[in-house]
Amino acid sequence: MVPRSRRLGPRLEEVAATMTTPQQHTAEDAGGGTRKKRLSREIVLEAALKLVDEEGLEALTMRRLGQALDRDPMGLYRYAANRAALLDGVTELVLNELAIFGDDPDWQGQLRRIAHDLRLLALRHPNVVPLLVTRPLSTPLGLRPLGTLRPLEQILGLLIDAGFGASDALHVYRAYYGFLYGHILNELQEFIVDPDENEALLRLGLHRLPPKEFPRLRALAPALANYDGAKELDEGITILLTGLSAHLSAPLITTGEGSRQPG
Amino acid sequence: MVPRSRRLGPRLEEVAATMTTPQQHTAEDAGGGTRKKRLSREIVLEAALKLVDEEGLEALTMRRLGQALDRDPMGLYRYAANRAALLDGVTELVLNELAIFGDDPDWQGQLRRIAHDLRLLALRHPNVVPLLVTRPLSTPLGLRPLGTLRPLEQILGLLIDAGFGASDALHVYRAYYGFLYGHILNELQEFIVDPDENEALLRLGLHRLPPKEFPRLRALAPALANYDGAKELDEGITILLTGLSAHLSAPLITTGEGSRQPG
DNA sequence: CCGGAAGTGTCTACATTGTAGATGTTAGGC
DNA sequence: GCCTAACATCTACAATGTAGACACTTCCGG
Repeated sequence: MVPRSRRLGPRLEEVAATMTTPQQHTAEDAGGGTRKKRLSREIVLEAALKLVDEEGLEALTMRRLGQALDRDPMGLYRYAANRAALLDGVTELVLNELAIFGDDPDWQGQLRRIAHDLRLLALRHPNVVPLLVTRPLSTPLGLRPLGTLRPLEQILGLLIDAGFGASDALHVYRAYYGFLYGHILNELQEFIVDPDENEALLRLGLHRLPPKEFPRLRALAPALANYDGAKELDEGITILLTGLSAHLSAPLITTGEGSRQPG
Repeated sequence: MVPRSRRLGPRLEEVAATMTTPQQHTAEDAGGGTRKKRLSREIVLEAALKLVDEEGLEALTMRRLGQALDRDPMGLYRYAANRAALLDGVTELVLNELAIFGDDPDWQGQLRRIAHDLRLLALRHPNVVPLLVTRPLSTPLGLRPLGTLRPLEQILGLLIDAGFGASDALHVYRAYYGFLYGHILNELQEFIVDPDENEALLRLGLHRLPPKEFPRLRALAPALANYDGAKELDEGITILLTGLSAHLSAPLITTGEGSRQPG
């Protein structure tokens, strides 16, 4: 079974020719007689992502990652210059899961869909979100990994194709992505624990607050407990688009109602 | 993580063994001649904040902070249980700089002002922003430092006083704060370097992008260079408020199930 | 066939981190 | 005076990122 075409770069066929044991087990158990497969940047990054997903950001150490790949930690430096680069690689990998199609004339629908996709992406990799929002802060825009910039470019394309001027497109993008990131942060802040124990723990926590100082917050406990992220996001996007339409003389559809409900 | 500032001699132990004299009053005593003032949590946190502001997040180590305060690093654990608590304390300290007045009937104006205040706060402490957005992700809402929750409570109060229902206030808060945080992240991402070299560096960086893959981004270099954060934020808030007002006439959050009454 | 060369993997070493635990030092009440 | 408790400092240790040396694999030109 060959699950992935790994384009290692040069001379793939020779590698395949000399390789006697393709042995493509996902390197889970380091125990038995599994042959060591050839590493690649992708494999390393995927292992790193898996580690982060399962055990959190601080579990991603070189030693731990090396152990997960059954390799010497030092060898990883061939695929990422240092730990920071590794983190960048992980964010890039995650962002690559996001698909953006530029040819759709219904740009509002597109923005809505992308927002939900990105939200789901964040929920799928909550531990990566700090990287998503933090890493760009320490890297000037021009020097970021390409995968990080691709959504920006694609959404700009989407907007420009929809008739926006370049500069307006940038503004719309900023408002849109700003809100989107903000929402994701918001939602993840309220999420964290699984919804079951969420409520109990929330009440417990809120109960600790001094009643005189935090009356409304305490009163809102039930409302806080039933948080519907998708709906909240959808309505936020609607608000944003409505507001946009009032401020731009651009092809905007007036949504009298009919905010769709995502499955 | 540069092993840079090692200004101690090679044989540290011998030095320490021969001279058991107390610390010899290194620099940092600009206060006023008192040899060792009594510490307090506030003093420690302020020193920590100063360190972060001046040298970045990773410069805030226990040893470094102890040195800045001319104290043994271990002694700091009396004022913060561990490093994470120290970070929480710093974010709390920063958020305390934000003033919110609940009695103003012009809630839109208030929200606008607070947004600008928070923006300036972020620009004043850019290195703390990662903490601001990241720390809450690892702490359930009910267990956060009180200072962190106070803005939430106060803005809720502001909105409720303005006539919103409790649940609606929460939704408005979320949209508002989400957008606000998103904007701050956006702006800081494009900021980072000082504006002078920003443009050159930006062009340089953008020039690196493959033209076929990033045509719009490259074309937008000049627009990217003159970024006016305050204006961008203000327009964003306007858009948001416009959108909000369009949805407020109709009930803001309407679904069949009663979000009004928990039972 | 070889023998160097370049790439790849592994081991050791070191500076630096957070922090537990022991040890010294001081202040206050009897 | 002494006892207790708080406070301050020191030592120690495990874990981290990563430099540098070493070994093995694979290749290519002779």
